[in-house]
Amino acid sequence: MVKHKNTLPDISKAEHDVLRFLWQDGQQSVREVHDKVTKATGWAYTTTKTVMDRMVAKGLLQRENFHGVFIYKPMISRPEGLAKMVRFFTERVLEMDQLSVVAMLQGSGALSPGEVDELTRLVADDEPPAGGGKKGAKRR
Amino acid sequence: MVKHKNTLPDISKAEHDVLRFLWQDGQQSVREVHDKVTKATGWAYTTTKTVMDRMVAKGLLQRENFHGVFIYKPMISRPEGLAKMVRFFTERVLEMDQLSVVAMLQGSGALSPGEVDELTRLVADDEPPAGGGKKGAKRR
DNA sequence: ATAAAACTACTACAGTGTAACAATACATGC
DNA sequence: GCATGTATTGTTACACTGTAGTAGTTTTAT
Repeated sequence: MVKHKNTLPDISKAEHDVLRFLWQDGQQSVREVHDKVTKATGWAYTTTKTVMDRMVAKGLLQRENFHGVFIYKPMISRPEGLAKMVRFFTERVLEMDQLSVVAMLQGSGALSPGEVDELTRLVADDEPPAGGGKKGAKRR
Repeated sequence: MVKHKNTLPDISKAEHDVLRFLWQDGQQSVREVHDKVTKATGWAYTTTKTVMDRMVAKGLLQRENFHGVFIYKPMISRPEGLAKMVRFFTERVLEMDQLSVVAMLQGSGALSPGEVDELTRLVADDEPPAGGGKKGAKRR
């Protein structure tokens, strides 16, 4: 099978902080996300705004004008986001098998069964380029 | 007790990639680290060099001239580095109890018993500032 | 003694973290 | 209906990180 590939942009820490609440409570305005995210990060409102707008530019979020209010919705699912982190964690931090980590996550109860399924599929499917192909190729 | 605090600078992804091999094989030259790290990252030699020098500037590594060769050694232990990530993971990604994650890690066999001990101590001890004190205070 | 190889320092530029400031839109009392 | 406060959006900024090129210096091989 053709492996539909990792077209999703990478997720930075700050971006993850935003996605967290979009995943949790669904699409929201900057204000709504901000009030939650700032409790953990201490961000200024404009910071939340900037991060979210950049995420729209990268295609991580989508923004639409709903009767005069802008609401943002995630274009990536939680398991997709998790998969990226599981990959980093397994390859670089723990150097262990990805599925073991997924299994640990499953045991932890932090994910719904559906999410576990999707995550399992993702880490199995979406193979990292590793080996031969360098992925740090620059555009300069 | 006074809690000797989180004086360790944060560790970025690239920095972690470097630390990984310093933890694994002890103090080394840029060349030695580079040859290993580039297999996973595809970095140019100068990139490895730049990252390592910046880490020295931040106090994450220490460099010393050993008979004409510069060797770099980590100023932070693997459990200390891990603790930061466990904290991030538990607070922001999984929103679960830190010690549960440590327990999972322990079960995974990815850490030596000594490391598990230190890590356990660290996550118990080193409380994140969270709550009231904002930590994003800027210097501008 | 030189040329090649390796290493170090310096510089650069896009991306991320973090935010102030300005312009605009919206509510609201008069 | 309009002036003024209040929230939202857009623009700009600046330090730090990711990633690397280039030029100068030191070491090594011949």
